[in-house]
Amino acid sequence: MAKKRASITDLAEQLNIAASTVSRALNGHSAISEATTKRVLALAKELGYQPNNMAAGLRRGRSNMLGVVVPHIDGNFFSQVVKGIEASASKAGYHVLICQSNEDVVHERQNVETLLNAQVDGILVSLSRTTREFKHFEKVRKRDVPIVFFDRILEGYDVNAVVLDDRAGGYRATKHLLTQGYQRIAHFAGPQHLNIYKHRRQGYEEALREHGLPVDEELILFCDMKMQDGIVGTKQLLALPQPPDAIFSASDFTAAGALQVLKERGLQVPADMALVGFSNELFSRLTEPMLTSIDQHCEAMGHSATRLLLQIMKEQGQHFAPRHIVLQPELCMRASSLHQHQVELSYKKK
Amino acid sequence: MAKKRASITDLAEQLNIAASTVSRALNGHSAISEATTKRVLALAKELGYQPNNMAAGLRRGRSNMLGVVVPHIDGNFFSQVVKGIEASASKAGYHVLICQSNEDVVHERQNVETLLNAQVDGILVSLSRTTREFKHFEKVRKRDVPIVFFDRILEGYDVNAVVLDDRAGGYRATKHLLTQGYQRIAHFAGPQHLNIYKHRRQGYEEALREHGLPVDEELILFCDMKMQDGIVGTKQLLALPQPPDAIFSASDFTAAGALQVLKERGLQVPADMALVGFSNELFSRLTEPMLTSIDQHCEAMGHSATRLLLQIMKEQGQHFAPRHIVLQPELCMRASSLHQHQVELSYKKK
DNA sequence: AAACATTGGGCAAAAGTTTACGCAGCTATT
DNA sequence: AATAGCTGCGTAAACTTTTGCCCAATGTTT
Repeated sequence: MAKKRASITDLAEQLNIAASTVSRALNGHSAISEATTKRVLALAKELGYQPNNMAAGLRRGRSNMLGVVVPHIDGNFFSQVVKGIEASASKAGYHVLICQSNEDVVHERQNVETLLNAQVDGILVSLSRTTREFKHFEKVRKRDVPIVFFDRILEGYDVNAVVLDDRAGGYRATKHLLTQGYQRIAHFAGPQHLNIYKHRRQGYEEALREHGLPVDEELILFCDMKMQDGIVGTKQLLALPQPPDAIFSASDFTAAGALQVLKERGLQVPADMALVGFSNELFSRLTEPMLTSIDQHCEAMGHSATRLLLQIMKEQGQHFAPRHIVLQPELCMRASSLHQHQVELSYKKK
Repeated sequence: MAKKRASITDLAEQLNIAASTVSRALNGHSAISEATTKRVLALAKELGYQPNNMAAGLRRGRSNMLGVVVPHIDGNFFSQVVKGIEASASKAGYHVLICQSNEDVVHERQNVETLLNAQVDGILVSLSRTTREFKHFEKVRKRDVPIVFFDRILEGYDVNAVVLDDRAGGYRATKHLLTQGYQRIAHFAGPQHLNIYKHRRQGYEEALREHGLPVDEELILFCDMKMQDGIVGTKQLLALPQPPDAIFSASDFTAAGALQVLKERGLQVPADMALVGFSNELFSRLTEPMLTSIDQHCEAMGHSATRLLLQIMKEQGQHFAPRHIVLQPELCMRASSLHQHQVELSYKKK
């Protein structure tokens, strides 16, 4: 059955005018008399005319699509960022094409190729964990396709990016623990070639130094940020001659692992050991005690990155200096790091 | 700078052959001599030729894109389904266009329009919570665009769908509680116009009846499945003259709310009250005690729905009877519903 | 009255690909 | 020797929209 879609020329024929006139009337372009415009719009509505995007795209060289490459789309952080991206993009009349790199730089390269191939008008990328170089983005630059990186970036390259102030996040988390009176604070650190984990650690160290405390290498455990790593790491910390009295974990998952071990050992949180995580995962309000964490404003990051991309697309050709937007994280204090009498101070309703 | 992309005609000119020959050589289509094909491929590689998808799409009337409409893309369930969809689609050479309805039927209607407009070759939809009729999908049928619904569907319409056997899920959860010796089992039920919640309740009632127990209306609480609803509902249940000894919640969130209240009141889980949730959210392994739940195999659902859609697309024109694929949920027994000496039996590593 | 500007809209090319059709030139069959 | 069939490739149309250019008609100025 499949009714043939009405095309611009169909309208033109029925109205005895030229297709170009119809096109201009529909786009409110050049000066077309109001009478003609009205006739065109009326018939368009009657026939249920829908512009053919591919034809328009072909002609204009634009597709009205934005491409997004994320390490994976499940999980709290990226799904929320993508939510923000989709919302902003669709408001601006753009579609969103989503690819997952699966934390694999090879996939990432393919994804980028794929998106260029699909002729997206702009690209948003958060790097995979295994990405250590930038070659595969050269083509993007050569094709002059605007690109904005978010959250995970490679340092030393001048690119447009929206990132979180992870250093401030690490600093605030640690400072909070210090303010609460904890003195020997351990840190679960992630892969240091990723800006985000490096900065969280730097913020941690900065807070310690500012407080006149030494940075004890023994208390910094590098791992992959899985829950299991938190379990192993915590056992390791507890086996130290002088165990810490608090842990600042660069991920809520490792913090959850820690919590589990501590409970098993009959240790009280936060009395015997305080915990602060990072990311403000959904479950951080569901643990017992509730987990203090750093909120990343994921959705805002999606919006921000999209806005930046759209702006750069508008400026095409003018090539301003790459811009960095830095978002501020927020400390969500909860029971896992608060001394007894205090309650949850910053309750962020989602 | 923006290097002009090499087109098929550029190749043709340089090789002194017709564009059509190049096209056929690239697509390995009709009989083109091996020698010519090789020459074409060589030059294509040299010039970095990338086919122009919009032109091809325009000509063929296909876009190589699948559209997806979900209520929202954050949260455990949908982000995982989408992950599955994206993976399957990209393996088959399709891109994925994602829209969020924000649980709003008005948005949903727009999303569908938008996708038709973008000329997607097929559509995957999970209905918004506020969708109670099907009008906005008529256009899809008229245009003969294949469509597959997943998880949330409207009953009484003959459509292609991939759903979970929610009834079996509800049945197994309740049966499990009964097997564990619980006798008075309450149920947090979701909006009943949605198939998923209705079926979960039906499964619950079926298990009760099968066990010779009455269905006590007093013990079934209808709500919106937020954590807050679980908190309110549990208080209500505890205030009954004869409170239940177990709750089967149609969502992990309400179950988490329940858990919180029970702890506050000093009640033991599962000794005083057992809990079973639904969805196997990430956090269900992080609560104390760990929450028994029903896993929905979200990613598998994404794969399954995509496969079905692709198959229907292949059969275009032949119009077979609508197909329903029913996936089986899995009970993940954990401490919140197991009598003391038992441990987690089915540990599903994610 | 002639020159000019403005308005409204048509013509045709262009974007890059696919494909039905056809045409040579050759081999094989009758 | 004539017909048929195959191989390899070219021609041209088609898909739909946009846009630079042009033209006619009307209105305005000198």
